[in-house]
Amino acid sequence: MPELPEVEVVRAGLAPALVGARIEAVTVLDPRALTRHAGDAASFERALNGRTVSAAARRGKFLWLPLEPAAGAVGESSEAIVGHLGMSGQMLLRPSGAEPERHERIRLDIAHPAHGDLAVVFSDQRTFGSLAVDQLVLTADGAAGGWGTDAPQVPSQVAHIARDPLDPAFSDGRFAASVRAKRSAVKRILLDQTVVSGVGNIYADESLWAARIHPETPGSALSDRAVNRLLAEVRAVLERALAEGGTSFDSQYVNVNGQAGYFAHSLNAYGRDGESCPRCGTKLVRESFMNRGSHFCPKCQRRS
DNA sequence: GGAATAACCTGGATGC
DNA sequence: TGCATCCAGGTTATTC
Repeated sequence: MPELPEVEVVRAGLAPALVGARIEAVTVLDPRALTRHAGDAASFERALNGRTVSAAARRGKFLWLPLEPAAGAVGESSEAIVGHLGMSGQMLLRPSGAEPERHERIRLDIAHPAHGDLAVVFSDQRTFGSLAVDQLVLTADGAAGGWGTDAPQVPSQVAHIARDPLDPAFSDGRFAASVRAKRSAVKRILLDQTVVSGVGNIYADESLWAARIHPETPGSALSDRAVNRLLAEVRAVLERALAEGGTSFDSQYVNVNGQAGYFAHSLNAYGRDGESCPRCGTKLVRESFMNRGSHFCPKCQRRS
């Protein structure tokens, strides 16, 4: 599933082809892919036709593509295409005129001064992902909005999302204070994108396993040392996954060229229930938690 | 206001 | 073989 490493791989893959490209045509094949867009498909198409992409940015699992001012507009543009891949969304770069993908929802035909004509295809099996045209707003802390941009701006619908742990402006102290102020299970806190962004079910399980913390430990029961250890493991897991191109299951996640990542082979806990813990040899278990699976070692990660 | 839960959605896997 | 059911999980609206 697309979490921070997967979305970052997509952002980095899109940037060279999209930054500086002009949008020549927009085709919305399924309006359900516009659930985050305030208007209809026609307004989405009108807002993008003829616009030029100025950057490819990301915060947590959200991507956005700031746009240069529309022809005839006065002053700086404050609009961007904002996207979320949901559970099965893909952003694919294809040759211009390529055959439609099986779950293609939206296609942008672009012209890049160096790379020529290309198609940007938003494909999504489960339709939890979506694109939108959104207004950019100033960041609350004045720092850059996220990876891939120096501008202190984020789309309005991303403003409530916390910075991710790989963001230079992420505050370790604020994160620790938030965790320790909550009685909720620490895994629930890790999945709360207003506390820390970019972490989903896979990397939450992996980080908690690495930090030897039971997923249902209340945040308020963790010591400062434990919270710092957990944050360090979150960062380490995300960085390793990023280096390996992300985690792919059943082709649910691929990069812009349709290639899978390799981190699934490096998982220690997620999806390995019934197998031996790589650390102590105890059989890993899976429990239902928040309508999803929670994978952990009952010996290394004792319930407190 | 914080915390927990339901709903959204599709296709692969599984069971009968 | 074909049909029904279960399962995966990110975000948000709703409920407690």
